[in-house]
Amino acid sequence: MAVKHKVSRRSRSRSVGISDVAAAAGVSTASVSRFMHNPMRVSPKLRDRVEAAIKELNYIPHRAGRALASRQSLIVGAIVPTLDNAIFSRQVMAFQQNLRDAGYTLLLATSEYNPELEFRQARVMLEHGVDALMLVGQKRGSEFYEMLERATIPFITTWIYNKHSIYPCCGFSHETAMKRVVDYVLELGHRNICVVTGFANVNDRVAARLKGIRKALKEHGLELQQDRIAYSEYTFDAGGEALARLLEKGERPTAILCGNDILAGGVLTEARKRNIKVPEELSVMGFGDLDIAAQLDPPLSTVRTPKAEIGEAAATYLLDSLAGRKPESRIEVDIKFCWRDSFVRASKQ
Amino acid sequence: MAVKHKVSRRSRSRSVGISDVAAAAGVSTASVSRFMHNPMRVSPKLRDRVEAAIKELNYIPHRAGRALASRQSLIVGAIVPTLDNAIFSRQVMAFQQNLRDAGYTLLLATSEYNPELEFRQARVMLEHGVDALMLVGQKRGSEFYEMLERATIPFITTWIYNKHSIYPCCGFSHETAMKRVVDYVLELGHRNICVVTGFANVNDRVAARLKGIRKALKEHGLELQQDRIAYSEYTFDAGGEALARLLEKGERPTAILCGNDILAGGVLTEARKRNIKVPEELSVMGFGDLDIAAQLDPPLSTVRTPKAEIGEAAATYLLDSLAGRKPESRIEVDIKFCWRDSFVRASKQ
DNA sequence: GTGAAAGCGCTAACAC
DNA sequence: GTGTTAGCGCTTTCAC
Repeated sequence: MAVKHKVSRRSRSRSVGISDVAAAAGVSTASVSRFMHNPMRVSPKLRDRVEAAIKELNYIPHRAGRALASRQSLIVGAIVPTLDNAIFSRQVMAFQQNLRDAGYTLLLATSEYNPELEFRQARVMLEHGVDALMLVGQKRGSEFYEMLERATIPFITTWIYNKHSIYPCCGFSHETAMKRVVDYVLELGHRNICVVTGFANVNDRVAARLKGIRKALKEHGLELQQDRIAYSEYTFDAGGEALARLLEKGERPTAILCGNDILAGGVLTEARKRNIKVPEELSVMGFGDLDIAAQLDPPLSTVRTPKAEIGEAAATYLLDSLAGRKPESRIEVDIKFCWRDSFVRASKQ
Repeated sequence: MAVKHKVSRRSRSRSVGISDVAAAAGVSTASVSRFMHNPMRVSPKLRDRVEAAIKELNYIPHRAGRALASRQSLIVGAIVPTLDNAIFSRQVMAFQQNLRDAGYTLLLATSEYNPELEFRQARVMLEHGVDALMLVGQKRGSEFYEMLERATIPFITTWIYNKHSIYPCCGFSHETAMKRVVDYVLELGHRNICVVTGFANVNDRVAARLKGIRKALKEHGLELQQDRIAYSEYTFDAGGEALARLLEKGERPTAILCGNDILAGGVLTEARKRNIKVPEELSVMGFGDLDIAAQLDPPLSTVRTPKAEIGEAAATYLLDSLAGRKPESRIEVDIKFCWRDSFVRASKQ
């Protein structure tokens, strides 16, 4: 007598729908629909009756029906690598706030820096009929972009800027940013430079930063040897370990450039542990300017990136596109170099 | 000849639907639907043809249709106060990952600690037909819970635990946590204690923590005067300012208990600025154990809260409910006290 | 195992 | 200004 105790199809007991409201108010569903979208489009008396019926019945319109009929879901999707990194959580938050103010809701997924996962999630979002989509970075297979194109919804890639980008983008040039950083670092007299960075293979921003670093060095006849780079996860501990590996491998650098502030924080802690004075013996640079950067000891030099602004600009672009306006689709945001105590002129060596 | 250049109703040019696939494969839509949900329920030859047709046409099923017909959206909602606080972003991330692995997608909104905004967003989520909902805290008007009840979807409140909670919850007792902290702090000889906290009126966790503090003090015949409390936003700077206000108002405390680690970080920085030695002259305690806590100078004593675990447990509870199982609905998670360098025995005074 | 057909809740022409 | 009606894309009985 095995009872089939399967999924309890929540029967939602025939919830109240637009026709119930229409009946209660003695009008047509069309009028209820009109009232919902613009109360001014129906006569005052009808308006009152519908309003009363809605309140009376606790009517909550079902957007799946609306989506089907009107061909817009009022949902916008976003896929970011992780929320564990404050740059993305801030971006997402600003994005969501702007969407919400325009009547849209956010469908959110994380890719965990996994291209396949990102693809699958994007597909699911299209199935859900998102009206638009925000992505991070541009490095992905052509099937991905083809899928997007077929869906004919506006989308935007973030944390990337390139005047000649094939796709809409909103961000800044990581390459230029690091080029400028290194130009200055060289000016400060540093010649022995190490890099602690995330993994470049899955992250085009990382790759671009490395490119900028190499470019600046090259202009000075220098090169970034492989053993001067430590790849690392984005955690404090991993940052510290990266420094340890670097120190084992060769001569102690006078400057370390980190892929983000977390990594730099780890480097700072590890340096302290090893009794290496920052900045006297070692200058450290972060990237991102998280809130903690200024709180670290010593306060961290870093590159300020406008996280919320990117989220907001992305939302604005998508919203404008959705509204039929033709917004500028290559959006550059400003970054700022924050020179704090952790980075100084190279000591005479 | 004023052209009405209104919203470009993205005509989505009659995208390919299930009937197109059915036609291409020479089968009924029912069979395509069966294939989509469980390929083993159709014959091998039919299976191949449908599969081919789907690939051929790049068919992407439209979940709004499915939602309407099957009465489940496969969407779960979450409303958190903010993503700017790492405790919530971690929780949300873990929540989302668990949902995703079960085939659900996350609809996310932030309330910005604004009850009205939270209510509106919850309503929108119900309109979108979320199958379940995750919330933070329990303090909200009865209309809110009535609305939820009417929707007859499972929901859970997080960061709260109470054996006798009326609603499903997942978290720990903030009151007990701080009671225990203060018990120990008193044991360490501190008598002059100040509190830097978030705003209690909109946040039941803050209120519970204060209650716990007062309870412990009372048992020792002590009281927490109003001028020993500084209410503050959750930013480093505001934390520092809170300390400044406290110091202006009265005798310098030997210990400061902070509502979270960010606040504590601000206190640490402000203390350094004022040349107050931590922990020799002032002991500081955080709450939450963010990753930065251990990196601060000195390393911060704090209470470790299992952020990801709460997100995961919430997801598991909702998923189990959705699957018709009857999971335990009052879930307590463990916290841990982390005593690091920022907090020591009260110096003989 | 498979197909026909009746909706799910809503919007959008179109007619009045 | 208001109602009628034909779908939107899918699932799900119910026959066969």
